[in-house]
Amino acid sequence: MKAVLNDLRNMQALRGPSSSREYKVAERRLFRVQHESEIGEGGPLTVRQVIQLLKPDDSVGWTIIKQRLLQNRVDAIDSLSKEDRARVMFQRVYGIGATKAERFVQAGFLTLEQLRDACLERAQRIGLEHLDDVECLIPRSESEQWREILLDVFHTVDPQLGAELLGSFRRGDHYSSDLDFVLFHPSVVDMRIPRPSDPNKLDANPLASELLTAVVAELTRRNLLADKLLQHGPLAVKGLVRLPDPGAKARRFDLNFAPFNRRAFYTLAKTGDSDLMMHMRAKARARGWALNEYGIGPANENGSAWTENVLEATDERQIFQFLGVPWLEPEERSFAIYAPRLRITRS
DNA sequence: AAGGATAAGAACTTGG
DNA sequence: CCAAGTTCTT
DNA sequence: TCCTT
Ligand SMILES: [Mn+2]
Ligand SMILES: [Mn+2]
Repeated sequence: MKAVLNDLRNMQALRGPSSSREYKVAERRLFRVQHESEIGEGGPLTVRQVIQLLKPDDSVGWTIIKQRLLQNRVDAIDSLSKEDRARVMFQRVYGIGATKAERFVQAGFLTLEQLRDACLERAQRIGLEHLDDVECLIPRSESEQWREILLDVFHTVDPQLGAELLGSFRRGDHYSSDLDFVLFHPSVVDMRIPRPSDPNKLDANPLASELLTAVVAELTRRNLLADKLLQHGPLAVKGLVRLPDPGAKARRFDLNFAPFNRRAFYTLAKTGDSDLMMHMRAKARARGWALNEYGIGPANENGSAWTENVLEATDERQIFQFLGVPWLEPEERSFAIYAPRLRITRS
């Protein structure tokens, strides 16, 4: 099972974001088996369990299992040259994409072991260090723990600081790859504010930045961070947290600050899934609008809706209605459910 | 009739 | 400082 | 399947 999950992760890296959806689905369905055997439930893995988890329509999942079990070989991966295999492996490390993977291969690195000796950026070093932990999916029960902990952290920093856990957690998935927190504060209404000395330049809202920094300080004080941060900007933070339990895994988390009066747009954007966001934004664009996490408005030359919002949405439903997309509950926002309903055909 | 649809933004690195 | 390129996020 | 060429 470990080998099969590894194959599915390699296939995701190999195929890229556009055509790896089915491999991701299969990984999420099968991860449950490994997780339950790790925590001592479920006993030995049976064919019946796999048949229950993997639906008949999951052809790519079945193909990988068949090849790995019967031949101990997956054609798409094992037929690659050692250089191509290295490119695929390297892209599984946080901070290494196609370009930088290629650069490392050109520099002569062929395995993750060798990559440890390469000159890595800070985030890449952290990504390599915690690769195994980060690839493990987060069971919903642990996400719920983190929601309690982080909401308390935010409240400690400022009682007016509100937050929600979005992404796959809000979509109701049983397992998540990371924890997507969105933060909001009644005094943070605009994310970009004109600079007093030069009103043409926009600076990030200083209160949002201060609150975000204070949250990081509180996470540090409580010893919840598993490593240095991957990113720390004025509006967004990416990093790794770990529960104080022995054997706990490092988990990827994101903090994103949302403008208080645009929470409906922000909630929609960060709930996803990403395919649905692309679809809705494409639909907006086809109608001459530009939709992003801050609103919807006439597209400027930059293609952004920053200038002015034309829909004062207080609820996600208003955005669906505006675009003529049938309403989807958060739990319905996965490609397999809405694709037939919205008549999207995409390989 | 055939054929193409598929977004937008934050943060970092590097080079001037 | 600024712009381009890269990566990551839904 | 739907809109554009
Ligand atoms: Mn997520
Ligand atoms: Mn995330």
